[in-house]
Amino acid sequence: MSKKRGRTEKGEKSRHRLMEAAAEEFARSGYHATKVSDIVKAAGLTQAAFYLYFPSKEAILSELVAEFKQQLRVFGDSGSNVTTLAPSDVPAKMRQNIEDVLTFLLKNRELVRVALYESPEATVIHEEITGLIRENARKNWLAGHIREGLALDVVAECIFATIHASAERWLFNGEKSAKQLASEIAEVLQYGMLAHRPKNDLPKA
Amino acid sequence: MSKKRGRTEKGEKSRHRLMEAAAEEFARSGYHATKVSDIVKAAGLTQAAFYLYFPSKEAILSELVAEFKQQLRVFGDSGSNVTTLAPSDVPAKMRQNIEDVLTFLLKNRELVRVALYESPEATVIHEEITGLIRENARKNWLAGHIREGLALDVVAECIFATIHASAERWLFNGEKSAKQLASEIAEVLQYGMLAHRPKNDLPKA
Amino acid sequence: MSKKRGRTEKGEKSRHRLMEAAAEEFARSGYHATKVSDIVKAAGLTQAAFYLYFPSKEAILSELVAEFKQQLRVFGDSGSNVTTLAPSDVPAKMRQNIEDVLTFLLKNRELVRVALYESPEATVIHEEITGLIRENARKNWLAGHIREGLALDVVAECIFATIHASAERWLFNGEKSAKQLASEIAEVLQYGMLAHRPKNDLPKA
Amino acid sequence: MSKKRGRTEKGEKSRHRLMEAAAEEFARSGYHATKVSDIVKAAGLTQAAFYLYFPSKEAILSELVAEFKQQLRVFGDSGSNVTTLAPSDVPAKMRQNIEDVLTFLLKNRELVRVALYESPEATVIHEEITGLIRENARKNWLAGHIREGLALDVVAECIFATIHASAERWLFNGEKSAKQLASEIAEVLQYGMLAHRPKNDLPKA
DNA sequence: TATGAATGAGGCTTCATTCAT
DNA sequence: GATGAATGAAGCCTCATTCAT
Repeated sequence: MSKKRGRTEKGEKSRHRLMEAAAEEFARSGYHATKVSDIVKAAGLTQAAFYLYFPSKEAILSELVAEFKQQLRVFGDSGSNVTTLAPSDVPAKMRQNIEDVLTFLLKNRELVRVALYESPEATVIHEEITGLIRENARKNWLAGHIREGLALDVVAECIFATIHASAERWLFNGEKSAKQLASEIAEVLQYGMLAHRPKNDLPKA
Repeated sequence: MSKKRGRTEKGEKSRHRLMEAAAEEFARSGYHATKVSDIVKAAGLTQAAFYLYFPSKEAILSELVAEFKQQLRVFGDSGSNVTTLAPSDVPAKMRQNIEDVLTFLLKNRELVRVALYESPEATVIHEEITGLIRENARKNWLAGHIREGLALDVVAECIFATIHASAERWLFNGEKSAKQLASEIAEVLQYGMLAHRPKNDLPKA
Repeated sequence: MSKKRGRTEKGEKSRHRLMEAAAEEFARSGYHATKVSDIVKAAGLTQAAFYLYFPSKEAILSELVAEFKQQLRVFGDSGSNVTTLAPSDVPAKMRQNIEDVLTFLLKNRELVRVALYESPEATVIHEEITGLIRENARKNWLAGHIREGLALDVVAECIFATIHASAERWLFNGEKSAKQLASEIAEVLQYGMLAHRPKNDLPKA
Repeated sequence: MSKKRGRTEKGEKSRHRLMEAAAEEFARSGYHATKVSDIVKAAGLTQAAFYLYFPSKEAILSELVAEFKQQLRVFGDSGSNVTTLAPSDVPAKMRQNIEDVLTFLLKNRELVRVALYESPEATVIHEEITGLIRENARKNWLAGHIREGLALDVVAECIFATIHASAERWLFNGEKSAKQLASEIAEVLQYGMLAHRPKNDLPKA
């Protein structure tokens, strides 16, 4: 197979290095504070080379966000159907889900920060993510796994906010493992904080 | 009454307008994307006037953050002692606390964004806030109001992340009231999401 | 005597303080590097007050230069006639002249720097001064006190350059007194540096 | 031959043009009065290009001063040993030395002005130069070429001040040639100004 | 594909000067 | 006579982007 005009292997590699470098720099310092010169320095190229692969600084941001959305879609599709779950399996399943999200965030930590903090679409993306979670929650609710009387949108926000904040705080810097953190988060989210509960709040028969 | 040497009322007013304008612009567009010219335009002054009151763009950011920290301290000090609470009063009290935080965030929405997103101290401030909450949680735990087996730091992160995210999503744009939102959040956080709970998870005698 | 309208005593004092401050600052840091704010700070006034007395920063420089020229005129007029001097008195007289110039420079050190380094007229002033010296030298030459075969303009430049440079180096910082320095300079200028002189260079009969 | 990494010839040329332009502008108008825009205009470049080669306006001043110091060192090293000179050759040698200095100043007239008037190190440089001259004078003194009883530091100051002032006045504008000026200066410095000399001041036997 | 050189546009900051009291 | 507040006009420097090789 002869080298087709256009995409050569070397070029692809350079392009890739630029993407990685940009993700890292944007994540660390933010989009505006990151200079094109920072990116190319980190990628071991010159500024002119940057414009061989991206029409502008904004464009590489868009691509990073697009890549994140792609990853997100892949991850979202891997979601299982919860309908057939036995109630007793629900907690473990949920804990596992949390761990999966944490693992996803860890693997895409730079992209996450870029997409959620630096992108103009940040709000939309946030809503996409919580939307996914809310849908999952709704399915679980339909399956009777989730209590009545909860605002599902708030539930979704609560789940994601907690996971995300915890990841930023303990996962990305290695202070806690995904497994450990998932357990702790699940424990809180599943049964809440209060020690005492009203008389009539007995387990459903 | 008598005009003393030094700062006059007009000057204080200008300075204040600049602070407000900066808070708004920083909150809306971020520190780097905000130009000094934007700030002064919003404040109805010229660029040179800005430097009458602040030595640099960075300095006004610092002052905004300092102001936020001050507000935070005031708010934190207003925290009540929970020790003497009867178990049955805990949920209402907690709901009220959440509402208070939401109200605080609403009143300081620009400062919050500046302090948590735009400041170099963002991480520290975040930890200060969750630290306050964790301490409060610990007191409640000692008083027996909070379940055993929870990681209190995760609990604190969960509480603040949920409140903060919800505020950004529904409070600041008026879609939900602080009262309403507080109820919904409290409902989730207090008893968790799961409909069923393990056999042995009975209310403590 | 009633206070006439216009020049009040207080005003004159302020004006004077500004002149002094400006001279000092200009001398220390140069005209361009000196800010109006520096001057008024040193004078204990506000910037607006500056413009009560001087129409511009340039104007105060001009006034300082004018003042220097005035002092120079006064000093120049005090020059004596050398014609009647006995040859044996010439060296002492010359030494005294040098000391007088040094004393003058010391008393007007700030003005000197301003006039010679910072003024647009610097060149002209320099030439005025060396012109005075050259005239004096010419008189001495006519009186037979000065050797034949010297370029009097070079002599004048030599005298002033030496005095001026020495003043900057040892007089203004107190390392040498005017008297001491005058002796050392006179010794060099009067008989030159060389130890040996050509055979035919005998004292004129 | 082969294009290596790093600085190319074109770049070096631009950088050089900037240095020259800066020297000229600084010499003409002084450091503070010279705008970066003036320099680049004179160099035929844009303002941004300036910062490709120098990190700041101050930096190019430093470089110019450094270059002057380098030239000075080269010039200083070319100084000859005077010890073996016959007394009768001393005057001619000294005249030649003066001419050499004048030629050096003429060739570096811009750098001289920058280094002696515009640099923060001006005083130090001045002392370096007079220091060189004083050392030379001391050697001559040890060799018996210079009269007893002279203050050698004053002698050095006298020599340099005279040469420098004369250069500014007649050499740089072409009114006198280095050769001519050197003669006139030497004549003054070697045997002094006075026509008559004390009885006992006879040529050493 | 990649480079070193160069640029245009614009941001931050300074400073002499004026205004209103 | 003096002040605090305010301004217009720059000047320095940065940075995304383009050019020529």
